[in-house]
Amino acid sequence: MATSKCLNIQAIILNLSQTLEESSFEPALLEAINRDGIRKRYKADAVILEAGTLVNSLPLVLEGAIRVMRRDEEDGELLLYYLEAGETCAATISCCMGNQRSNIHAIAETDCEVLFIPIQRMDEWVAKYPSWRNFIFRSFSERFDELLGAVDSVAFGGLEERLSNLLRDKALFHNTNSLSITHQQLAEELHSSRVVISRLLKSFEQLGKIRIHRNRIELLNKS
DNA sequence: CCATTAAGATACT
DNA sequence: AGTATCTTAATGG
Repeated sequence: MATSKCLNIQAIILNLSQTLEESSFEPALLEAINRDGIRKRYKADAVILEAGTLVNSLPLVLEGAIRVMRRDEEDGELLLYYLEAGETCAATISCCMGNQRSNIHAIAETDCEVLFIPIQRMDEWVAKYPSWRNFIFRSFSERFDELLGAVDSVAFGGLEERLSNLLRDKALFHNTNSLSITHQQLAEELHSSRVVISRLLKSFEQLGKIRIHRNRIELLNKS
């Protein structure tokens, strides 16, 4: 069974680099990824990376979605951005470069599969393979842009917009319009409070955007 | 049944 | 928008 997994990975990575449209990875790089990458599976809601951990490898999402959160001392959490298949984590790249402990934590949003590239390899490849360097830089800048988006939606107080974006994203990642989530959980991800989220959800419901059930929010197809 | 907990309501900041 | 408090409703023993 281990062998079939190994054969499989080449196909997955190939597929991945094709979906990345621009110059796909060189065959030599694909081989290297195949050889040195460590694949792991996670169930939904599993903790993938705890804050404070020393990071020694770069995660590359093969399948599923991961949410990257920032935790404030004791009380608060805040969603920074999501990682989808084919993406890698900017915060981790920055940790790797400074050889620092993780300042974020990562949770599996859905069941997912992640490929970990040891940090020495990832350094090596940046020098060796243009497509890899390209991939890292591009990914870094994309994540950075998402972060800026998160920052100014927080700064400019658009909680209503943040909530509806969150619902849209979750519907996308879970591939359903029926989200099993509590108002409390939503509040935590947005670093808000349950009552406020309930109020907003109720207003969404009155606008005919959603329907509220216990432990479940149904998205109706109106933007 | 009862205990637990999600969610609604109200009022104040 | 956020907090505090109380009430109501759903769920699972």
